[in-house]
Amino acid sequence: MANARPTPEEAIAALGDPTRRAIVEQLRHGALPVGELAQGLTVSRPAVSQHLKILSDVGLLEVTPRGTRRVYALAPDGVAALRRYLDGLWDDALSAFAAEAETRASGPNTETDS
Amino acid sequence: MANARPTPEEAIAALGDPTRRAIVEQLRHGALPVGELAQGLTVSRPAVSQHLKILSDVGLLEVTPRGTRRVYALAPDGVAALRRYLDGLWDDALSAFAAEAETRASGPNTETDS
DNA sequence: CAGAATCGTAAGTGGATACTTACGGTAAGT
DNA sequence: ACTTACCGTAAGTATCCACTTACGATTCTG
Repeated sequence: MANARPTPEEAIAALGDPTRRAIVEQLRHGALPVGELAQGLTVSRPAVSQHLKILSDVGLLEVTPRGTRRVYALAPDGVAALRRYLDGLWDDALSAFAAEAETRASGPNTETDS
Repeated sequence: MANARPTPEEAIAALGDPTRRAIVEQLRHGALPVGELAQGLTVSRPAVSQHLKILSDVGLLEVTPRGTRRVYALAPDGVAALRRYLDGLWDDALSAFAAEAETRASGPNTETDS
């Protein structure tokens, strides 16, 4: 059950690991089977498999069995969910920033300090 | 030296921790001093301070000393950098996805398998 | 000038997790 | 049918890191 509507938070947590970010970086330019993926990294192939499972579980990767090898690719949906999550953060941050600036400019008297 | 041009990857790694994401979520609605920030969380105040340092080091937060207390707020620049990074990922993922689909549709004969 | 309030840092510990080796399972080739 | 290639999983270990308590520094208050 890798498709249980993973949350963007889980995706971010998954990207917290450097090796997993390296995997994602390799897949930017196109899909790759596990073996070639492992060659471009500094860890063993089983380790790569474990990371691939985690990344798939959070909806960032998709698998396509091709003969005996399994080809992994970035999942546009997962990346899009991440982007939307950060967009929300972005909007709120800008609003809060604007409100803060306004408070410091016009009405810092409500909180009489100094 | 909290402003050594932190990479978006470092920011993502920082957001890998649940407590730090909770901190960011709290700051969505506006800036807060350390004490109030810690009240809304389940960990001790020193723990919050440590997380705040990490988030500041990766460029996601900004500090504003206000008397004896230090007010933390989301740094629009850091959030923007993250967004740009994910936008790039998104674009590449789409390109790779399109290229993959095209290969499977028109020219899967270059790699004569089966 | 005390006293209190707010915060960062140091040191130490427990728990999570990324890694390795070993193994089993499936698909292609001869 | 046997061999080879490619991959996922199991088990075990070592490392990293998030947390707590204790302490010192700085700034407002009476």
